[in-house]
Amino acid sequence: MKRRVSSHDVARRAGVSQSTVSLVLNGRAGTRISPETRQRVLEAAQHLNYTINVAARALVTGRTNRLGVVPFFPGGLLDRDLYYGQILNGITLGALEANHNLLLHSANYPDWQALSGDILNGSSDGVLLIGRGGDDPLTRTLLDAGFPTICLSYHIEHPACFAVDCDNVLGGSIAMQHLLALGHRHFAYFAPAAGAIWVAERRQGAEAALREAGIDPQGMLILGETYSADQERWIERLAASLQYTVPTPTGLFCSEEWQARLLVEALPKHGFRIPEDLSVVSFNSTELSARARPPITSVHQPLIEIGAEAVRLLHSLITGEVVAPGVRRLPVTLDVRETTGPVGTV
Amino acid sequence: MKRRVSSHDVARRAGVSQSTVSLVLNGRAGTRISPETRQRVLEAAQHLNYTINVAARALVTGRTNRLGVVPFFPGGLLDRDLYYGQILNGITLGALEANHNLLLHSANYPDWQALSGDILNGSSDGVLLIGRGGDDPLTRTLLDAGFPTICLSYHIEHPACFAVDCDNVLGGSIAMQHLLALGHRHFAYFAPAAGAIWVAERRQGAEAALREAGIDPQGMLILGETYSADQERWIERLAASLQYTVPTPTGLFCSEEWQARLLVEALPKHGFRIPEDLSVVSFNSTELSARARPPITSVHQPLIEIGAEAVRLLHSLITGEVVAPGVRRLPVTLDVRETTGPVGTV
DNA sequence: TCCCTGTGCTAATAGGTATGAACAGAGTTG
DNA sequence: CAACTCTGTTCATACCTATTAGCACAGGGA
Repeated sequence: MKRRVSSHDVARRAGVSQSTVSLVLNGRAGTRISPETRQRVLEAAQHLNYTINVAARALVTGRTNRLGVVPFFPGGLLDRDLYYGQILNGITLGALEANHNLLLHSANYPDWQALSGDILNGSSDGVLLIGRGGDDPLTRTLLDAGFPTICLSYHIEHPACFAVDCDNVLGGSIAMQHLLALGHRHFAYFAPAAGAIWVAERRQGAEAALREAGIDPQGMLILGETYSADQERWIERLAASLQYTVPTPTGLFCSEEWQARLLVEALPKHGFRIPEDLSVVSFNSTELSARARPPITSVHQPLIEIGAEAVRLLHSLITGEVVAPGVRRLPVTLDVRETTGPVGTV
Repeated sequence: MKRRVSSHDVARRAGVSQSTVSLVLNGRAGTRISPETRQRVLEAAQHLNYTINVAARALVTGRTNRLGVVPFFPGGLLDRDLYYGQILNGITLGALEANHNLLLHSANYPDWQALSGDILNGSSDGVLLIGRGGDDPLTRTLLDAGFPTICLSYHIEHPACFAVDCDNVLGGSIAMQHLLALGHRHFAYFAPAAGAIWVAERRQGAEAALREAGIDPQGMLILGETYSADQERWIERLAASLQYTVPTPTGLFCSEEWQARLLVEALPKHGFRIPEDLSVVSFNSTELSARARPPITSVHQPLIEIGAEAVRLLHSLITGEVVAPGVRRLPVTLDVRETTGPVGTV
């Protein structure tokens, strides 16, 4: 490739100085350029196929017009469910609106220190972190450094933490209220990702709903098995736990969509008819829930909106707009499908 | 945010020159630095939380360690099927391997001139273009400029065009051979995206298979309706076309997965039992096909591999490795599911 | 004549890094 | 002891743009 065309080349061709070229092309208000000069510069730029050098501009302005995105793990796009895909879709739409490009970080996980360096090196104006832990050291490092950072679907305890999430507590309540209204009285909560903040929040909501209904939350069976690579095995163990509990739960709340799908499809082989013996409520309610067999009753969170809103918030931070830190909670709703039914229908 | 720490700051603290810091941190072979000096520099950098300024580095080296990605349209991530998601997953994995970050371009479509500027401005070392037209002016512009460019799932006529795709022709043949083996003799091909290169290639393969079986390809009904926003309507028209054709086709080849799903789910309402009256073969064979009702027989193309391979190829181009232009074709296979059956089972 | 104001443009510089040329010093060779 | 080699380091510069202060000039008022 031949040498790039620079603004000096444009200046020479238009018979003006490089400064003038810059002034014309950036067209800031308050600088006076005669129409003839402007015209000459634009023509020269066009003729030479001039494109600005973003590296040089970034060096001098400190702005890149790029937003960093850190997925919860690489290649996790469609690995298990549509969560990340939907979020990323929302982020894309927000970025389009804000006229920014997206920088997808692909540092080696879980080496957060390297990732932190990769973010703070000036390759973007701010960063969106997706679904990390409630005590994530990467998040803390970035916030401490004063780097514009938005947490999606989680947050950490930090005075400068900005986050966008759904109302997990409400979601837990809604799910449980639905089961209660169907007559269920004995419940189980399946939440393998023990450290995850949303797992705790959803449980909290579920327990609140139980208390409201005059039921002791202590009675809810917590299925805390960690997810094992051996699908058959953990499903089998879960089924056993359900069976050997007295009284056997008839309502199951499952906080992750992909696990709910696996359960709904596998539990019948272990003697649970759904929803006759066991009603199942899940979370997220993407197409994955809608197209499972049977379609899964699920709490819907507006993932695309969350992504778009996070970009808006980040944009505010970057432009120096004054915004109060904290968690923005977007509303959830319940999509009732075919995995829940009245208790004791047989 | 306080002023960034520069390599000069590190140099001062370590008692060496800025050049030395650069030499230590980049550690190129052939430059000699004493172990003590190296140690001092590293400690100083660590202590100051030094991160390199990528804009400055990019300015002087002309390399960014970023790969551009241009989706076929913004927000198209999971809009209709899993194509883009899978491709992007593959690209992500490839980027991780090659230690590059990804720059997702979100310029306003279809303004390819703006997009072209956004790509050529030095924000990435090369670019992956996904599923564009066979005469795409953006692709041509980039290739003419000598910018490292890889086309995914398409290619244009240009001596410097590099592309990665699946073997669409073979895919078309495989699909048709499957239908032929089941005894079908009358076929339809549904391909609304008339301009798309893969539509033509898949048809070509299908027709070749027909010829081989001694059947006149002219007899294949081409359903060329353009996709209309009104789903009900185009499906209805398609059903009518099938019905009024004599002899009525019993084998349908549908070149896009999301359309196949819609058809398979809607055609029974128009009197076509699947597969008893009509066998349907689709393309891509992602989870979308696997989880449709009924699950769709589909030609599988290795989308993740295509993404990863494209990154590898691009990396070769960038590092100046000599590679021959042209289209890399990855193999396809047929996933037989429940939408195809022997002809005349009733 | 001189001063003042405004217009349209330019000169000069900063921003942080990589890199080839140059250099100092110690050791080696003839 | 002069010439030379080798090692480890520094000097100086280029990369390209945005921006600020300031210059030349014209026109107008006193």
